Amino acid sequence: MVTHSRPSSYAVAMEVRRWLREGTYQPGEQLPPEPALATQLNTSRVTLREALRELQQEGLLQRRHGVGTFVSEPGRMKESLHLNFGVTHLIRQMNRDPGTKEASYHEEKASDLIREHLELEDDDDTVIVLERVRTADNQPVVYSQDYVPRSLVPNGALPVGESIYRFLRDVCGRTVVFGEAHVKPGLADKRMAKLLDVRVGELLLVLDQIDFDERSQPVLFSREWHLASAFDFVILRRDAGLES
Amino acid sequence: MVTHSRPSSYAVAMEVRRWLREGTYQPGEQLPPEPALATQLNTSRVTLREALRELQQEGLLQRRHGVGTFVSEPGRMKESLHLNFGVTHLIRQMNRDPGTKEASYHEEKASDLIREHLELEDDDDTVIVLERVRTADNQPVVYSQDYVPRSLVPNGALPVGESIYRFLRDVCGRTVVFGEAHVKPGLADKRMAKLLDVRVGELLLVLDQIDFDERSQPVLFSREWHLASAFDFVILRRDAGLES
DNA sequence: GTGATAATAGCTGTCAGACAACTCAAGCGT
DNA sequence: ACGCTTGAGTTGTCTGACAGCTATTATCAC
Repeated sequence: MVTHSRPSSYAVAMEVRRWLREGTYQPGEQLPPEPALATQLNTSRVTLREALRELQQEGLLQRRHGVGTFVSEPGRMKESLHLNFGVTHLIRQMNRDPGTKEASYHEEKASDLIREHLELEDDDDTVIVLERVRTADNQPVVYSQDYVPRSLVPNGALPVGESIYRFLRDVCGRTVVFGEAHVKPGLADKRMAKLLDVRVGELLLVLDQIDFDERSQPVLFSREWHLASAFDFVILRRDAGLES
Repeated sequence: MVTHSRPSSYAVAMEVRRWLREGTYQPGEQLPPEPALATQLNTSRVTLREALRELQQEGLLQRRHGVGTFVSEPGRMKESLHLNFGVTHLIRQMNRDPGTKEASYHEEKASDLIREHLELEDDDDTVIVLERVRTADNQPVVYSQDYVPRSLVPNGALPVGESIYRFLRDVCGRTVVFGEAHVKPGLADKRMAKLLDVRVGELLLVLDQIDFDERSQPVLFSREWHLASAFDFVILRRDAGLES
């Protein structure tokens, strides 16, 4: 039996995240002491601390030894690249209305690049390609191509709906837990300009991303062209004990 | 007395990081069980687990309940943007030789943008500007502007040497612990093309970054123009309990 | 009064030992 | 050959306590 249920510290972290999202505790505010919080969340201090550490590393919280735990200031950081998955969430967090245009899918033989990234075997190199233009308040802002291994998808199933992550989880039984994104600048060519309704030569941010499930197996490769003018891409960078 | 000594879990994390860097444990390999590791590191299991969780969130380790802790595969991820500070480290981790050209500094009155980012008061809005062309194996790859509040720098001290982070720590007594970077695409104009020895219109990645010390006070604003062709910018993205 | 110094309350960090939950593989029976 | 049970090994969680840090308050010398 394979369960893959998440540890309870995960649920605790999620609950606290909800508090922060809903403003139960305001930026700059101090959280109750750990023992009280643990009681309130019906868990132990150990588990609570695991969750708090997670949120701290995500930049949502800040802890000071001997003083307390505080809610971080910038609400902006929520749209940070190191956290969020999916264009839908990105757009929604800017308080704009996400939508999809020009969605189409087809099957094809994976290219060498994609076969490598998705770790496909020679006898299993068919991928389902989903191409979409994503909109915010009906304005096109992202063009995306998603590649899912054919072998992961049950026969007849097709990626519909906003979120391909939900499709992977609910239909394919694969939950994406982390991804590796490669960022580079780009320019709109003729086709891209038409799709995104901008002029040729407009600045874009290109994201090549590989998403992995709990077993660290790649389940999705996606390439996204983001309109630079529409987003503010934030990355939280942390000291990693460089020494020297 | 203000100490700000880091918790011992920090030192433990650093030690394990060194093991990974030096290949004491290879990618894919399983680490010894936590009780053994804790003994070996002369700490408790609780503290060890804090450190492991940190490394896990950085993508260096992976843990599976009931199975073990494993070293993550891709050595590439080490040059990930969410971790590393400073161009010097970035270049060094690509096994290239970092250098500096065209370094110059001056003082100036901070612009509105910079005054806002560094949270400067009206009577304290002088900044020291450090401009540099950074090279990898003598090839120019980054042009950077660093802005440090004048009030942080002891009289007469000047930012020399490779790392401005070390200058801030050793000379100004401010240790940078995290930064917020804004990424956007850019093009080389005439001046930039000359500095970086590329043609006008070359694709660049522009990083605007604000760095904070332990007290979450901004101590450095920097703007970096990276040659897109010279780097592979990787971001590790994590599921953050989005639900819905 | 006033400024330095010491006590104190409140909090996070760390400790020890135990048990629960999970995964995988070996052994067993059918 | 197949499914089930058992067990060893590992991470996850629990309890209760104490150590260490920080900011505030109280104390004392002057």
